Amino acid sequence: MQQALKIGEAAKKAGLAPSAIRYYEESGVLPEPRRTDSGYRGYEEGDVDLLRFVARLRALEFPLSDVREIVALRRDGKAPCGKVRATISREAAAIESRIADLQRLKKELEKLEAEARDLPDTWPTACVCDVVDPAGKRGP
Amino acid sequence: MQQALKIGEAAKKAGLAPSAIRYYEESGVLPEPRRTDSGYRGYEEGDVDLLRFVARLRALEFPLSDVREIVALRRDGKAPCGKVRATISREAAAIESRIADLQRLKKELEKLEAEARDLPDTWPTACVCDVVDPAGKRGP
DNA sequence: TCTTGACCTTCAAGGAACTTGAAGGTTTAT
DNA sequence: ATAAACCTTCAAGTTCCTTGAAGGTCAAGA
Repeated sequence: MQQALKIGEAAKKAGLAPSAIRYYEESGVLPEPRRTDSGYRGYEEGDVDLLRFVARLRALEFPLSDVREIVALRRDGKAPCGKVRATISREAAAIESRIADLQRLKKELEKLEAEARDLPDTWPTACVCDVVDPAGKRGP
Repeated sequence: MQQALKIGEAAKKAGLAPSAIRYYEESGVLPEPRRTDSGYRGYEEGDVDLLRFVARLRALEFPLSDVREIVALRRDGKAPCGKVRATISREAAAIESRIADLQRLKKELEKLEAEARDLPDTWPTACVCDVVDPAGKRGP
């Protein structure tokens, strides 16, 4: 067992931060790895594969709670396929509506940006801020 | 001063939760409002305008730190126009790149969804999960 | 009048997914 | 031998609130 990597090396290979790996371990997503005599975590190839798997799920923005379940199924030798499929569609739908939200937002901001270009900064009579707050009656 | 609204009414008018208003106050975004003899917060029309202004900025997803600065400028009688403009463009850019991220993600998820439909759930030989983890070598 | 219910108050904790920092041990390279 | 670069744990911070506990207040109904 001489090819065990330290957390930093494993993290680099998996594309995660060491602190994230520790966090996943602490929060029950990842099993506890072996330790060296001096207490350092040691990761073998298979462990690194699992780290990569988790990194990929997180890159797909699967919530950690789902990742935890999926990893547990995998560890128990059960096929996480159903869970993975369900999460994929749920996440896809969530992302779609999030995109729609953001596009609405962006349109609004662009409109504001354009309007702001035409407005003087004379305060408090008229001001860019009126663009954000068209109904607001302010006054010193 | 008989038209002072209680927090719940003001919140409804501004489209905020009472707890959010208290939080904004506590974190220095909003000034402390008057109180009734019994300690209830009282909001007048102008206060509600400010609440609406803040609600609007938050709906545009301006970070609270920016909202705090903008509100402070406004309170000091200074034109927050520059700050508002800067934040608008910064946020617009951030949202744009976030949208791009999400669209990439969505495409990936849709691809996975499609591939998953064609894959059996035979585990551990072949499985939907291979779709998520094409390189992972698992084994019981 | 009493009481119920809907408000209001404060303060503390929780949630998501980590990161950062402190205080200290280990290993590696020079 | 000593310093740089790791590693360890544990606690707290981040962001933006929400939820809950414990209790005060107020308007209306029986």
